[in-house]
Parts: sequence; C-alpha cells; structure tokens
Amino acid sequence: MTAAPDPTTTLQFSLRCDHCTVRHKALCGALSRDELADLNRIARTRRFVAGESIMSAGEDSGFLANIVGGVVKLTKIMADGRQQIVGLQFAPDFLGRAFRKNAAYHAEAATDVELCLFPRTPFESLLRAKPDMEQRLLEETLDELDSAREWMLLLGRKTAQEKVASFLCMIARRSPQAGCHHESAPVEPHYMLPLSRTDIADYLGLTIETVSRQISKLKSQGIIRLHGIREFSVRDLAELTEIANIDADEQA
Amino acid sequence: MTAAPDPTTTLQFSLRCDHCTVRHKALCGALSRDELADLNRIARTRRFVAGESIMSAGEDSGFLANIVGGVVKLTKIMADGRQQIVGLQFAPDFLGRAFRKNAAYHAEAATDVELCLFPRTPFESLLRAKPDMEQRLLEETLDELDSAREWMLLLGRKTAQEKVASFLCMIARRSPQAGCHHESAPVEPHYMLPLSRTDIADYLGLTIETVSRQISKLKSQGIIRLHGIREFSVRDLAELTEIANIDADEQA
DNA sequence: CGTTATGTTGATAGCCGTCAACATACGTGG
DNA sequence: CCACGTATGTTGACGGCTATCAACATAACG
Repeated sequence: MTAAPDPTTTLQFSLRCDHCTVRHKALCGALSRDELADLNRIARTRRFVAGESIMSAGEDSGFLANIVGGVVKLTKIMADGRQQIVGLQFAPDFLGRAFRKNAAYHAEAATDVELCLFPRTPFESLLRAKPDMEQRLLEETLDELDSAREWMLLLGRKTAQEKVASFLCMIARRSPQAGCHHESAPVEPHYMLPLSRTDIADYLGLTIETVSRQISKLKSQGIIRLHGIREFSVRDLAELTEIANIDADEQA
Repeated sequence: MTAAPDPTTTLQFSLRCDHCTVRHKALCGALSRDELADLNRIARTRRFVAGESIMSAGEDSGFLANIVGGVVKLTKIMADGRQQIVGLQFAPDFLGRAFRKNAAYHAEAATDVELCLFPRTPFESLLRAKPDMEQRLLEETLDELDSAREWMLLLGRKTAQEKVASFLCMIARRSPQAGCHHESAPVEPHYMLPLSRTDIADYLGLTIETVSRQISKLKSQGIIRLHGIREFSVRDLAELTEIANIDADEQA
C-alpha cells in the first residue's frame, strides 16, 4: 500500500481514489476529500481470480469491500451439496455484511474480481460517523432487498423457460452495452455471460441440463444467438422479455 | 388523534407511545423523549382486518409504518395470476419502502393487523435527521435481506417436504411461546399458523394440495400434531429441523 | 340448516431432475 | 503443432416429484 501525502499540508494532494473507476457511484462517493483520504489510508485493493473464495459463511473475513471490477456471487450450500446463488453483485456494489461478523453465505469470484478492501472495525466506525455514507449503504441494501424479492418470485413461481429468459434479460439490462442503441449501428449488441452453466443453474434453481436445453430452445426459436459459449445477442428483446413474463414495473 | 401535552412545559408529559407494546424494540426506540413526542404528533394508528390490502405495488400509499400487532404478508403477482409471498413481517417490524415511492410488491394483512402509520415525507426527514434511527432501519433491512436469501435457498433447492417442515420450524421459532420450556410444563407448546393453506403455498412456491399432503404426511409420521386447522404442536423439534434440512448456522 | 369458503384426498399428467453418452473447449506436455 | 486428458457444455431416454383436475370433507357464516 502506498502512503498518501499528508492531507494537512495541502488540499491538492492526490489519491489513488482519483483514478478509481467506481469512485462516484460507490459508497465512498458520499465522502469529502479529507474523509476520502482517511479511508484511503485503511483501504487496499486485492484481485481474486475466477472461482476464488472471497468470504466463507460463518467466519469473519475481517473486512468489507467495494467491488471495483468483476462479478461476485453469493452462495448458500446445504449439507448434502445442493447449492443456491442468493445474490450476484457487480461493480460498484458494496460487499460484506456490515454490523455482523458472520455472514450466512459464501462470497466467491464469478469472474476475475478486483476489490477495494476495508478492515471491518474502522470501516464500521466510519459508517457510524458519516450518516451520508450510512444512508447510501441503506439505499443500496434496500435495492438489494428488492432484487432478492424479485428473484424469490422467479424461484418460486416461474417455469424453466421463464427463468432462463429472465436471466438473459437481466444480463442484457445490466450490461455496459445496454442503452447504446446507435441508430448507425445495425449490429445487435453482444452480451457476456458472467456465469458458467453450473452457476446459472445454481442461480435459477435448475440443473445444468435444463439450463442448456432452455438456452438451445431459445436459440432454435430465433430469439437469441450464441457467439461462442459465453457470449450471446438478442434478436428481439421485447419478445425475450415477454417470454420471461416480466411485468413492466418490476424492471426497476 | 389525541394531541399530546406541550412537551416544552414539562418532561413528565405522557404519550400514547408509553403504552405501545413494541416501543422498545421498534425503530422509534432510537428516539429521545422529545423526539418521540415529535413523532407522536404525526403518527396515527390504524387497524386492518385479515385479508385487507395495506399497500399496492406501483402506487405510493403515502405512509410508512411500524407493525404494532399481527402479521403482514408482502406479495408479488404475475400477470397470469401466479403469486409469491416475498416476505412475512411480524410486530415490531417496519413496513414500507423508505426513499422510494413505488414499492414493487403488495402488502396485505395476513391476520388482523394494527399499524402505527407515519406520513412518508416527514418521516423520511426524521430518518435523515436521526442517524441512530436510520441505523436501526439499516440493521433491520440487513436482517430482512438475510431472511430473503434464506428463503431463496428454500424456494430454489428444497423439496416440498423440506419446505413445509422449514415453514413450521420458522413459525415455531418466531412464536412468542418459543423459548418457554418450563421443566414443569410437560405439554407441548401449541403454535398458531398465521397463514391459510393458500398463503402457505404462496410462501413456499407450492400448490395448496401439495402443502396439505405434506402436512398430513408429517402428522401421520407423528412429527407434528394438528389441533384444529390453524394450530399445531411439535413432538420433536429436532427431528422436524432435520427433515427441514436446516443448517445450524442459518437459524440466526 | 343451507350455502359458501377452506381444506383434504385421490387419479393422472407433465415438467424437470437424473443418468448416460457424446461433443466441444481448454490446458498441458511431448 | 499435435496428442492427450480434463473440464465444461449438449443432447437423449427415462423416471419421479409436484401440478392439475376432480371429488369429497370440514369449517365458517348467515
């Protein structure tokens, strides 16, 4: 970790955070420059390769984090091995269970991941001291709760076809390319799948075989196209959305 | 609504809140006596009978609330009528989506319910002004998120038998009688089911027929006893927990 | 006491899980 | 560059779990 210049000497000091790609959207966006310098002093970045475990259920990893890049999956595992992904988090989401040491789930890098790590204790003190930041965390947590409930509807009531279509819609909607509908670009945007078939199955409460079959079916129906195994494009997003049985108001 | 005495005249004024049964556990427990008087001035209580709608998805009810008594179910409904309960809330839980007008789900009284209602705007201002209270809301929201993820595992990966057993365990654990294991009381504690069979099915992602069959099966196996239709007792809670396939650490 | 709502039980069907074979992609060492 | 082994993904056959449809039982209610 490189030490930042003493913030008391000048207001024009530079921080690693200045180059952070998620700086203005993440929790730390609520901080003043001086506060950011304080946070900078306790934070450090770390990379995880795809598949690497970030935190384990029931044990305190000792830190909380911002996701700078990549996708993190949160999983629960039953004694006999059945597994369910209970959350997918993208940059610049916050990672970790504030105010409780033992998370009830595992966190694992779904892709290569870069995190900005904060030791738990000083970060929780900072949260308590900065209501703006705590409020950002509250709003992010409320959004995650809404997403979780959306997924409960999917897990409890949707068919395999609807589940897979819903997943592809979610990926298309959350991808960076989304929204870039150049009139001049007649090509369909390509989306990356951040998960393996096994992970998709664990996210949707299905088996890999069923996931594979439903993807093939959508492909043969001409709704989607596959480009390699981790990339796809959508012919008609409205039609895919319809197959997914997603209400208008649940897209939020 | 009865007006409280002017708090400036004395510190010994009385409030309706003094008699509130959830006062010390709810969000408002974070407030000083004067602040409580402020809240008291904008709050009012209201009763809902079982089945009555409290808030509808996509529209702003204009208020947030504490649950003083009863059970509230949060539901999502698909266009074709399929329904999923995405949350069950008991006193003294907080009800409503702070900082967003349009909740993505309906709230309905599962039993007769008493709420302490707060108009949205002044309550959100109060939240912003009182970090202690906001922090309580954050912690409650984090707990709800944990519960939602717990339920995602159930919906995605558990069998019908495990789902029903898990539900009964949850009721037993959250019931007021829970924990009162008098050595001198040889009778099994009786628990009330706060939901109809239809609601249980919608909570577990099953049909009412399957719920009914699984309950009958547990009864015939001697794991549970039914007393009427809305009351049950458990012969061996450990055995029921085992059937539910609940990990030790997920009971939190 | 009749009527309706709610819950139970049975028969059947269909969706999705399981098991198995095969295909493709990926990595490693010759 | 190719051969090989492993990991990952696809496709097919079959079976079981749970949904569906239906009849009946019980409870709730006027």
